[in-house]
Order: sequence, then structure tokens, then C-alpha cells
Amino acid sequence: MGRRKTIDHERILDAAEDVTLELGAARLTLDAVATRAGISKGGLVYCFASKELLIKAMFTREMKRFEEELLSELAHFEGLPFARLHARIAASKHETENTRAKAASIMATISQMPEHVQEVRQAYTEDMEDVHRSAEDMRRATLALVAIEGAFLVRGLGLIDLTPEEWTGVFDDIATLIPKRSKN
Amino acid sequence: MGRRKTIDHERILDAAEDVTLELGAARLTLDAVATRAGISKGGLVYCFASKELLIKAMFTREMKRFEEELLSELAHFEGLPFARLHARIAASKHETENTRAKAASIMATISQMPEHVQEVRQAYTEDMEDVHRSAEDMRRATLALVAIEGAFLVRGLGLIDLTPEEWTGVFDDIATLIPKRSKN
DNA sequence: GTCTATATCAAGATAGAC
DNA sequence: GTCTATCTTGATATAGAC
Repeated sequence: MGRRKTIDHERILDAAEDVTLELGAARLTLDAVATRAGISKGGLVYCFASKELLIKAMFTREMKRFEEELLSELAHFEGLPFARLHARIAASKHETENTRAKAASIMATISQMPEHVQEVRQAYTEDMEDVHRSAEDMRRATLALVAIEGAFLVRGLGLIDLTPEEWTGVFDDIATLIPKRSKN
Repeated sequence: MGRRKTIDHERILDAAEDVTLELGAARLTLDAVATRAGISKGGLVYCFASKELLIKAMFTREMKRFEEELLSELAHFEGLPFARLHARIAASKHETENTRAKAASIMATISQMPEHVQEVRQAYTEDMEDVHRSAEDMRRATLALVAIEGAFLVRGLGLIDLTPEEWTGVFDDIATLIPKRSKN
């Protein structure tokens, strides 16, 4: 009973995200994560000394992943004004394992460690700088940023029920809100 | 020292919302709510037999409150196409005690009883019917609905940091997305 | 390094005094 | 109807075997 397995950190974080999405942040327990990851609770705690550290790790991994995806998308919008906004749309457009995982990690963090929400805000810092470079188009760009992240959250939490095609349309329409030229 | 107080259900729900907003949904405990409401835990449990019922009551009250506010705003947009969308913007535009309370109740529900999220969805049903009346303008109206609720959530959770004036601007800009005439 | 077993504690819920 | 005191559970975290 209880065969020894090599514990994979990534697998644990995946399990934590699954549990959060399926059962809700309040039922994100060490037991549930260990079971889902197919390891023992002791093994889990050996890797992540506390539940708080587990959640931080989950959160940090998703923020990092998303920033990387955003940077890779950015290449496709070289030279365009508000390139980061377009890249953000491209990275958020389809509901994938990644976008669901990001939503789960934000949920867990907000509900259990709301004092760390400021780290989410920081992720938008560069976008806002992008936006603020152009006083004239600032309002539309701000609208686009809010719409992107709002749509992402609303879809991730299942608050509005649209088909995948409709969601794609929503993000496409948001893209049309972004000003065509930035003023400087 | 244990003076008898008349327990006010509304006051308890207010306390639950305060705790959720200030400490996070995970720290929404019966102890914290009782203390914040200035009553004993026993008194609290006498009113709301379980934590789950407390959260449901908080959630239901806010959904009802918001629907009422939406209906009262609706009077100002009589005859306009997509009147409900405009009314929803008017009701969401400023960050008030009401909007914060609604965000708190949604947070608590999502994190502790995600199976009830579908009740949030229902609240949008009428708006979506409003939207679907016009195939032609549907996309823009859908975009507006997603943007409204997304902006509401993102602001309520503190994910993007804008000034009150900037938020007002965002909602005003969303209003301009709503089609001027509905096709029927 | 991974496991089982256990200690500790916090929180939901109950019982009964007032 | 509201309180205090207590019960019970479930979850985090620790100790120690393998």
C-alpha cells in the first residue's frame, strides 16, 4: 500500500488548480490536492511547507506563464500601437487550460490571501504605461484593458454563459476598441 | 459583558459583507461575523442555522437589491433600445456601498458554494433576452454586457487601479458601445 | 524523499442557562 | 430570543518510520 512515487511540483500545482476550479476555493484543502495529485499529504507538505506557500506558488506560476505567453504574442504585433493590449487579447481569447488555470489561481489568492491581490495589479502596470503614453487615446485603451480582463474573469468564473464562438467574438470586438494610432 | 441585544438580520448580513471585503472570503467565519455584528455566535446561529444559509441570504439580498435598483433605473430609459443595459450601467457606474456589497456576496458564493453560481447567471437572463432580440446588434450588445459585468468585477476585486473618475469614464464609454436602435 | 500516524487547532454546530 | 459553554469535526501541520 502507498507505493513510493517521485513527486512532481508541477503536478501538484496542476492538482491545486483543478480542485479550485471544480470544488471552489474554499474546498481547496491539502487533502484534496494530495489525493488529486496521487500523493500523500505528507509528501505534499514536504514540497510546499504551508498551504499559503502552495497558493503563492500556484499564483506565481500562472502569472509567470501568462506573462511569457503575452511576450511571445507580442512578437506578432511589433510596431503596432498598444501592442501589449493586442497581445493580451490574443493570449486571453480562447478558453484554454491556461486561462482556466489563471482564473483558478486568482480566485484562490483573492479568497484566501487578499493582501496579495496587489501582485495581480502589478501585472497590468506595463499595459497601463502603454495606455498612458497616449493621453489622447487613453480612454479607449483603458476601456479595452478593463474589457479584456473583465471578460476573462466573467468567463472564467462562469458568470455569463456564451458559446466559445461568442466569446471569441467578444474578444475580437474588444480588439476593435483599441485605437489605431497612438499619439506622441 | 454579554448584554442582551435585539438581533437585526440586516445588520448580520452587513457584517458578513464587511468581513468578506476586508479579510477575504476564506476568513468569513461565524466568529468574525458575530463579533463584527456585535452579537454572540449563538445568536447568529439562531438567525441563520448554518454558514451556508448565511451566505445564501447575503447573496440573495444583494441580487434582489441590485435587481430593484436596476428596475428603478429602467424608468429613466423608457423606450430606448437595450434599456436594461443602460439601466445596468447606471446601477453599476459608481462604486458605492451597494456595488462593493454585491462583489463581496458574489465572491463568497463563488469560493464557498460554486454550485450556486448559476443563480448569478440567471440574473443576466433578461439582459441576454434583451440582447438577442436583435440579431444585427447582438454582438455589440453582448460586448457591452460582458464589459459592464467585467468592469464591475475587476473594480470590485481591486484588480485594476483606476481613480473613481476613470471608472466613471469606463462605464460611460461602455454605454457608447450599445447600439442606438434595435432591429425588429 | 515519501510515506503513515498523530498532535493541534480553528471553526461549525449544539445544549442549555438566562 | 440571546447568551455562554461545550461538543465534534475537519484541516493544517508535525514526528517519525521506511
